[in-house]
Amino acid sequence: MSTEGPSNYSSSQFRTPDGAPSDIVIFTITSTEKATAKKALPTRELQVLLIQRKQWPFEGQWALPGGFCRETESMYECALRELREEAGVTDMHMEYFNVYSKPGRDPRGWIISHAYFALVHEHRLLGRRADTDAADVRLFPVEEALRMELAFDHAGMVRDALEKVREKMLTTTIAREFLPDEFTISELYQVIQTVVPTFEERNFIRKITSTQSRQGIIEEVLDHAGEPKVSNRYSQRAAQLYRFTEYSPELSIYS
Amino acid sequence: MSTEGPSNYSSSQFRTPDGAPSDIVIFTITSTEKATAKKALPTRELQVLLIQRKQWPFEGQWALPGGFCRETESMYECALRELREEAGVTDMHMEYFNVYSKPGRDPRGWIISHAYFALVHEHRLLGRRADTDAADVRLFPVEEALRMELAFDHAGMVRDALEKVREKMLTTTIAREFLPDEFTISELYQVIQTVVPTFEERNFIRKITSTQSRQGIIEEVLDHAGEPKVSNRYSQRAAQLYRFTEYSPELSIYS
DNA sequence: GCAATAGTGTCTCTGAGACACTATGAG
DNA sequence: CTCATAGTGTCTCAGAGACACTATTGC
Repeated sequence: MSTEGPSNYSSSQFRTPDGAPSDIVIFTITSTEKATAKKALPTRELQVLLIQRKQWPFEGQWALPGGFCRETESMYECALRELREEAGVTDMHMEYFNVYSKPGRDPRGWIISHAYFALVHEHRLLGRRADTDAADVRLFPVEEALRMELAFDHAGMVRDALEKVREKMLTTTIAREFLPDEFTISELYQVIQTVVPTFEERNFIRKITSTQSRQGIIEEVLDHAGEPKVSNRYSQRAAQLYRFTEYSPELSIYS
Repeated sequence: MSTEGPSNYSSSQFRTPDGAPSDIVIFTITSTEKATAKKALPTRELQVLLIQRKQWPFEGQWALPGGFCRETESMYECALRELREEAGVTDMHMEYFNVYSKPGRDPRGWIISHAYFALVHEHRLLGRRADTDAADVRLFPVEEALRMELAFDHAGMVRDALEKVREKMLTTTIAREFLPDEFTISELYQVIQTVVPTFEERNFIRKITSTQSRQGIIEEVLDHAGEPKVSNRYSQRAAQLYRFTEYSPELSIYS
């Protein structure tokens, strides 16, 4: 297998892995309009995309999308490819978060899996889910997915991914991945709460808009005339629109 | 290689990786007493442990300690074993931080490396470094290591590990890994600054000891009589000793 | 006294947190 | 007039940040 070099190189005398796949935990937030005729904020729910396996092992069970890495690609490229092939998604936020290598985790042999999480805007998923039959690939509410018996050690991956995404939701600006470019404060607040149910800030609008130390995370959107741009999609009283800036604050427990 | 299952399982028709090693970036902080006869804080420096390679590839060049994973162990166990075998270190803080899988990164073949960083107290390293000849395993100041041409893509690993450790130094209580159980505020401040040179807080002692929102990270040490325990190791005026608690604050950019 | 570390006093101004209040406009 | 969303007014008290000041004690 070695491409070149002295013959005394000896790694080939040991057993080598039978595969190095990537598995991707794809999160999206679905919005459903409330039944009332009046303008109102939608109900949002955090969902995970799962695929029903068609072959051994774990045939018929739900699992994360993913697949084996090729020698010509990096692990990140592999995850991107699987995301495109299995879920039809491109151009999303994707991050590596852990390796799963416990002996015996895969009945097919010695297989070391690399787990990514991806955050996809609902519209991007909806577009493609019409293409294929939705019978074997579905969105599940996270709470439901956490209770399911998934293939391999995928249940642990979903749990770990969720923990990581919750942490990142509060410490970085990944909330932007679930929002349109221009959004209202209520939408942002809703998205944060959808991912982190325990999040509660009564004076949220003041902290995010007027606190000096946080200034710069988001900024007001102005229209072509230079006037503040507002939206009345969710309410009678029009709400100011904001967008994320490039700035991301550095947090510290010591300052 | 598959241990069981139907023969139509087909992963073996693809090429499999030639190895899945772990590499460990071992950080320590060295303390050297100042030359002045008077009591003073030591000079501290962040160091990285490197090993000089004895065989192809990159023979003679400096590299990170590490080695191939076995089928009977998890990647974390592999890193622990390499740490013990190559650097003689046990019982340290170790964290996984990234996978390196770019095709061609290792001339021996298709080798996907898993990078860990470890934080070790100086005393633990000193104990073992007397055992072996120090010619082929040495500590380098980080700044120097960053300028060296290391084997494989290890230079990138050192850079990434340092970035990660700097972030974690400010957002978690890993400073404890470089400190004795009981320490003074000055020692803590010095350790933070050694890892993150840009860190500066003029009123550090007040924030860490009297700010309500940070209360609970550290606590005063009391002696057997219940009186505050102090140390005059570094100064004429005795300083209060503190210890870390189990508490770790949750940071957020939104609250 | 000096040097080096360890702290305190005191000032200003920002901001956190609570809660009542006003604003908007379709149904 | 109601309802849901979108804000503002106003109060208190914590705490950030700056900088001068005191405390300790071997040399």
